[in-house]
Amino acid sequence: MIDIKLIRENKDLVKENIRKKFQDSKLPLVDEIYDLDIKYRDAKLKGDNLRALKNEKSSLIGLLMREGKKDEANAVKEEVSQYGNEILELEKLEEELSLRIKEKMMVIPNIIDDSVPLGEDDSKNVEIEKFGDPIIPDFEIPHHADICDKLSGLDKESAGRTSGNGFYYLMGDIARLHSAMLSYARDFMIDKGFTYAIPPFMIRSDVVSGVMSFEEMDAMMYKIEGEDLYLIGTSEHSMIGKFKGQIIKESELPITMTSYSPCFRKEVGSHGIEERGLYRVHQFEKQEMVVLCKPSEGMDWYNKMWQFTVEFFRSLDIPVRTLECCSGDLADLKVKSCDVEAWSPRQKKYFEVGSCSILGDAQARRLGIRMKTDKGNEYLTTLNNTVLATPRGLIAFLENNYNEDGSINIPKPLRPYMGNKEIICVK
RNA sequence: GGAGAAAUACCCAAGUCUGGUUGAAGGGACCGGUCUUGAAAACCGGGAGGUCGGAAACGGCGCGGGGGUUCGAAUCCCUCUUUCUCCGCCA
Repeated sequence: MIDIKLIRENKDLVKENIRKKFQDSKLPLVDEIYDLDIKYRDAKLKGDNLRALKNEKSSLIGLLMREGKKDEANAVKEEVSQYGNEILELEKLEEELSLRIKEKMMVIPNIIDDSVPLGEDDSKNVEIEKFGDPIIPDFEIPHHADICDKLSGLDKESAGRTSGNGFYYLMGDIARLHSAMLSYARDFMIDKGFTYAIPPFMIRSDVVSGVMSFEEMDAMMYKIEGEDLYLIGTSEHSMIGKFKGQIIKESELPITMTSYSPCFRKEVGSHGIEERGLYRVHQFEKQEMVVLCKPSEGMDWYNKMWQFTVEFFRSLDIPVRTLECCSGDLADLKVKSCDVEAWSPRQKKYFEVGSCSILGDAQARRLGIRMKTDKGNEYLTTLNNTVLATPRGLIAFLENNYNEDGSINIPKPLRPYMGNKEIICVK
């Protein structure tokens, strides 16, 4: 959610931003909000004045009562009670107007950073930089599902029976590898100075609507029947929600956290779940980084954060590249975002394993997360980035550490988490 | 799940029984000073409070959230949430 003052003072900027995001259908909203806001402020002013009058008279009654002038007090009482209806009506109007404004404001996209490349959809995303050589081995890399099968590491058939499509059993060394990667990711971020956190895996609807847009909510979140609870789609949801309504001391910033959680996603939408293997599933696990900082430090953190992910994957001998999200592909709450993509030697292309985003004050504004400054309270900047989401990270790992005989190399940093094994062999 | 207690500003905390000069005592933190090589401590002094509208003056809202009673609610009533204590149950 952007500051409504921006619409009051600079409608054109807001409209220009909507155009940049190819959401022209939202353009009329800006003028609608502008007009509603004028009406709202007018109603508020009238209401405020009337309430002031009421307050004044009411305290007069108190005064008269104390002096024992009961008759005079009663006369004033009579007078004040006549304001009641008018105030009630104005309040109804105020409430209705502010609700309509909020509804519209919620779908106005955040102002994107100047550096974001313009483009309508993900085909216009821009490669920024490659890290490591995208090696194409002289033997064929099997599909990760086949690699897992050879190692008796994946059972989707059983998962289909217990839970349906989009679920999986990981078994044996593959399951261990999955956990080992997460543990390594956790320690990797702890070594970077981040605070490890395990958050609630379910959150209330008011938190959900604070951290994501409505479209995202419908397409992603599983709702618990009969309760006001949703399964989190990422620990970012709980980690940002943690600060709902908080005023944070400037001296405590930046807050840098690395959280672990399982993630649940309905994956309703264009891609669907109809895909072989573990690339798109309803349930995965993720080590995340979440940062809350002063607005002025946001971009520095953004750049640090995606670099951490690059460093992490490179330490596991996985080539990666960064891909900048273009304006049309950027979620409404985001100011700027880039994907970290891992090299797939099987498909001979890169695929998404993580996403780094700076949200400006959008989440902070929705949830009321502020810091105290000399000049008053200021909304914080929030950022989030994937360290490792797996099984997707596991896919990248398996393909890039695969040997022709079906065995998997374990790079050095991961060995302590794998019982010091250097290689996983087919039995 | 049952029974109690509690929620007041950045933090702690008075006020709630007995509704009205309570934007809300008192601390702490904060800012200025004395002392000190510097800091801490101690002492002296200080104003500000969240949010919305307004250029400002000022005004509205606001004492966990929502609703109600009343001319008037931190204070009375209902409801929800959270925390703590006890009991029950259970990884």
